[in-house]
Amino acid sequence: MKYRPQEIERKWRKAWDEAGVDRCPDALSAPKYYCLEMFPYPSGRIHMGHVRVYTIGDLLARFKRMRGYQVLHPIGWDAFGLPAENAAHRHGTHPAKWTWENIAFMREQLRQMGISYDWEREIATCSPDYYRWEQLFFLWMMKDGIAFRKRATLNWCGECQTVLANEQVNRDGTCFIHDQTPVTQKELDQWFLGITRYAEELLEGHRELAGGWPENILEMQRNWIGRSEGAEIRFPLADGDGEITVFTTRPDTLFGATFMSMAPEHPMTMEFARKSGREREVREFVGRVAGQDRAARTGEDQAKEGVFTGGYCVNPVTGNRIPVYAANFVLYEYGTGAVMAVPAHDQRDFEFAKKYGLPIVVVVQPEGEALDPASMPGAHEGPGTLVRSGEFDGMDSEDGKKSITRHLEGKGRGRATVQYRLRDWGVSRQRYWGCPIPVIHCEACGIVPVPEKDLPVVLPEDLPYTRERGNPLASAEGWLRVPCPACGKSARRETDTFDTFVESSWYFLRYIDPKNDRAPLDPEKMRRFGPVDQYVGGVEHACMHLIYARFFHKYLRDKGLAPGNEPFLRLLSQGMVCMQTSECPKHGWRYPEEVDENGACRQCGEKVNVGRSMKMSKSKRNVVEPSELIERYGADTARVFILFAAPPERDLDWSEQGVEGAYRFLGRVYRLVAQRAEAVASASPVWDDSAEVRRIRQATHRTLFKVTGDIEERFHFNTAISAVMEMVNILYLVEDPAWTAPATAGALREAVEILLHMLFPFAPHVGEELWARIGGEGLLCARPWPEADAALVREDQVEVVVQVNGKVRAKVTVGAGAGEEEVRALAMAETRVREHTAGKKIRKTVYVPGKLFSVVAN
RNA sequence: GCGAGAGUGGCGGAAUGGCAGACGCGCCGGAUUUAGGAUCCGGUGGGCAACCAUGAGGGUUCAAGUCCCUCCUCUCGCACCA
Repeated sequence: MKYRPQEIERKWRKAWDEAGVDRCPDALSAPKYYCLEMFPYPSGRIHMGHVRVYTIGDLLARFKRMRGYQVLHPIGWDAFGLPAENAAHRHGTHPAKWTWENIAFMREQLRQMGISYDWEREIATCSPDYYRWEQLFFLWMMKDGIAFRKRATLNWCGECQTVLANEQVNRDGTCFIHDQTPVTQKELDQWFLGITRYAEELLEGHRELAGGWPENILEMQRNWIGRSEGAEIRFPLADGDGEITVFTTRPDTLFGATFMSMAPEHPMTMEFARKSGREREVREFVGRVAGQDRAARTGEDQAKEGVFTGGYCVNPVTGNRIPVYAANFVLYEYGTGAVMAVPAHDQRDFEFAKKYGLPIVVVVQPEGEALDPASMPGAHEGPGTLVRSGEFDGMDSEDGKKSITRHLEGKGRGRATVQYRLRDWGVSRQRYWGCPIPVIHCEACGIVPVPEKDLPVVLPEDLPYTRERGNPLASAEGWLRVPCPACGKSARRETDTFDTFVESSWYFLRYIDPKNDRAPLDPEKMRRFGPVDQYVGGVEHACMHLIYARFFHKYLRDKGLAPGNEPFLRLLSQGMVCMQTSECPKHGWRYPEEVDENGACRQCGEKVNVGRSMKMSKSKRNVVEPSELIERYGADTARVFILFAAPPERDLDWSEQGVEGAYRFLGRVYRLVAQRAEAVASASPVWDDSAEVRRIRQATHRTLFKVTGDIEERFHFNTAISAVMEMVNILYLVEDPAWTAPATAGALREAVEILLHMLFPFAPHVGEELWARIGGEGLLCARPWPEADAALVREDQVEVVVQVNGKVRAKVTVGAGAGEEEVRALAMAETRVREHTAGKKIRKTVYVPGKLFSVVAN
């Protein structure tokens, strides 16, 4: 009776498919539970990271179904993106063909894993049925002023011939695809979505998410949004009209502002230079800095550098004339692009002032210290008492922030404001394989939205893939020449496509209504199934995807489509899948199969160095192919190993021996039940009240109680499996005759039935198979989760630990309800307790009911 | 630098402030087998013991892996954001 997962798994997948048990009908017949895993990019093959997320999601989906919920558990494909175009360039395959073939292959892999998706709801974002609605949203956003065009300096990769998001620029300033190519800055007209309008709400929404989302993700989002409170202060120009507005979080240091720093890109920078005749020097500096890529410009230990623009402005409180500099560290995109420089109290300004010999004035004096500008080693950025600040002298610097801001407001020279680090979302990409942005450029009318009735703007299919780089759409003459919808003259389509994060910002809503061809989403259905109850995905999406999706959801809520304020009520961010690396001194990284059993390279026989466990990646060759794993051990083993080896949020160390262990466990369950299947099937559900029956039933119900809690409340799937393992161990110790004895057979049947229910979400195929073997009613997958009998879960006899001075000296067994006096009498009578308290005075005793009795004596 | 998380046997990992090391891997032994493998059963932190052990050191407590303080190491995120 050998466990043959391949046969079992194929058989039950087919049975479930035919019975349609994973479908989620539109009509609700039970409370809904929307369980969602982040959808994959169809890169070609499933990797272990996918196996982990989808296994975790499936466990929850299957469990919740048994718990009586109507579970919506969909899957789809994040199908637009650059890799398809790269593949096209390399192999001459059309991106669409490449993508759809990958989808077909990966769909089959997911099916083999036995993930219980409602495949009727499958979506692919590259399908016009999907992206047409995204184009519609964009038209709405244009009307609402949420989508707008702005000239912006963007990261540009000369190799890709396209803009890159900040996230796509490596730390060293190279392109995330071409890590040899430095990213440069380029000015382009781009489409933006006004996410900053929702900045405060995105922050505020964390209240709703607290508890349901991991704290570290919320923290990362808070940093990303980067709210800071401060003041806008207007500095009049010293010569002529006009003013410079700065943002500062330290209005309390205003009296110490001795010069001004401007972003090189700031329009006033060159204006000052022109007026003062310093155009040449300033232009040289501005040109050099503006052309620098992000990392070179903003790296931490980049030297502070600047140039005097020739202009002066006036400190509004001291009345002093202060010089205006252009400085490399001032960012045009943040705040107002101009900074009041307070060298005594800001390290950057301090370094800058030292370098260019600018005055340093101390205006915040820390307690018990006298700061001297000449000898200060660095800026004092902490709090203190205001000095040299006129009427504000002696005030605490915290109070000074408010007072000086109020003072400026009174004089009309400033006001309290809030700034965010979050920028508006640039969504234009110069790429072919993306959702076309539905606008038309007309020489006469300017930018004209494509009329709704003309949607979707479908990508042209017949593009020759001869161009090595750049955007093929820009040369698709037949496609881009269109009459202007406003004036009818010849015009050009927008050739940019959307950032693929736009597609992933609302796919979870479309799953609820995937086939609607009259509207993007049906509000009534959205209310029925939304929002997502449990989202599962990797931490790498903490800031981009998860913030964009929250923003999009809020916008669609404002349009009356999306339900509630937040799209994902709970988030589980699973850890990475890691494996140790092997490096051959001659051949570099080795795949596991390139190393023999003695730890030597199969190619040269040299001993390989075994490195620390790292995230599985092709480049390090420390990967295990999911399909090979499943072929060899079956999907159930893969699932059990993944869920058992580590709690979901932690990194998981891959171990071949661990996989073997999971396989062995399933074989053990299989043999236990299959060998006794007849006895179990013919047992009646009755039992006597013998100690043996009670022992079996207590083990059963206590395990059930623990497993239920571990899955439902704690998400501790590894301990749930260990509890099931313990129960299996107990059942193995039951003597053979008991399985057929009328007194015990019923209790054992109950035990096996409950065991299989508990096993099911982890290893559904073998669970279902054994359920059939014991003559179980219907399909196990459709059965309700059993309820633990509280009377059996409760202990009737408990062992109380007796401590003397903190050390365990005895154990006494008492009835569960035993009172302190009873326990004390038993405890103090114990020989070991008497030994350790002999000749000492009992100072104190503590009784923790049913657990522990502690004696303090000296 | 700032922020978050982690550090427990040979390994992965368990422990609402209450017997540290559940469960699994590995290892050791036994049964079965011609043999090996597979399977089933048992043992397995260190120490002969008193006892000692949760990164290091302090503290709170009758009681600390868990709470507090200082420090070390690792992982992740942010990083000239005014």
